[in-house]
Amino acid sequence: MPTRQDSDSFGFIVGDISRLIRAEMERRIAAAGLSVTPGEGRTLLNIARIGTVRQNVLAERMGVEAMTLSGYVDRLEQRCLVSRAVDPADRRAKLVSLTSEAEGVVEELRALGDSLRADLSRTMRSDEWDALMANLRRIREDLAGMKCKTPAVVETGE
Amino acid sequence: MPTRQDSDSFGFIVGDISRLIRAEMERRIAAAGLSVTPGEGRTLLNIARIGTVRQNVLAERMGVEAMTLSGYVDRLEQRCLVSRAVDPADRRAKLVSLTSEAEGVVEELRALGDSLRADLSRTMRSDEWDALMANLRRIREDLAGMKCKTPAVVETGE
DNA sequence: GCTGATAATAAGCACCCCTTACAAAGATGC
DNA sequence: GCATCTTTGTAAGGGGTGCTTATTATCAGC
Repeated sequence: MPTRQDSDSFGFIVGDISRLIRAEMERRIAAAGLSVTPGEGRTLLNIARIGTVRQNVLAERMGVEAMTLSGYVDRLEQRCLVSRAVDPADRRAKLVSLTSEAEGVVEELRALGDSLRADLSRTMRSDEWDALMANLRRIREDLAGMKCKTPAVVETGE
Repeated sequence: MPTRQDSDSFGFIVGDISRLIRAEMERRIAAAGLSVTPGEGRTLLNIARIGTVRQNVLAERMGVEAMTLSGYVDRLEQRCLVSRAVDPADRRAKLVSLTSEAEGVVEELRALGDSLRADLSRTMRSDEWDALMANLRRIREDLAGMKCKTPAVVETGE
């Protein structure tokens, strides 16, 4: 079995990668003339995938608390990238959708993400990459299960 | 080739995993009666690995700026888990070491990390895990190279 | 001795979260 | 119909993880 250092290493490596990806994406986003924070970007991409959605559902999909999501949506709404509307089926709830202005931004974010992914998988065979992704997804699922939250978290970003 | 969704997915997945690991470790750390933040924990484990070290070297190893590291060390010093001493070879520099009190904390952190790693790799064969780790390490190296920093970042946590 | 670089820290800030609390709306049971 | 509990989104407040610019003291090289 791996030495005990592996216990540090997985968490450290994933943390490092996460931080480095974030920094790299921020650089590419800035270079592309966008000014979207990572959280906002994530929110946009998730709405793009899901379509018009309630805030609470979106928060759950993204694995963050309602308050956190509300802050992201606030800032995106101010930038006219998303719009909020009361859900006619339940007046407590708000529906969030992308504006037409957001479409270009979303496309750019996707392209940047594509580019980075291509850079990172450049030296890997397709099946290797698929295995890596499958393993990471399972690990994420395991971790989400530890939290005893609903499995909706598993589907975040997919 | 993978669909464009993969570009979102890798970054998202790693980010999710990073966040979930952090949350899970915080839960386990709190349950163990420790009260160490992730950054502080990382700092302790890195010092434990490296031994007495200059702050600037430690910061570089951990992939953070000097100021960030200084803050971590401040808090750990206040908790009597690390001690600072002027480096006799260069009075600008400070050497940081673990105190004897930190030893138990470090052991606990390692045990918690071991436990989590075991939980996560439970369903994977050893060679699968090794392949995953090797791929993640290479990806981290690629990302670090994009940043055009010194390769010392590659060695962080190892 | 002078110049440029380095190490650590002060000050300030952004971002990403979270918690507690609350008001409005909805669901449920009697 | 009413009381009670739950849900949704937000106000207020705060912690952690970073970073940048600036500064001081020290060091290295010429």
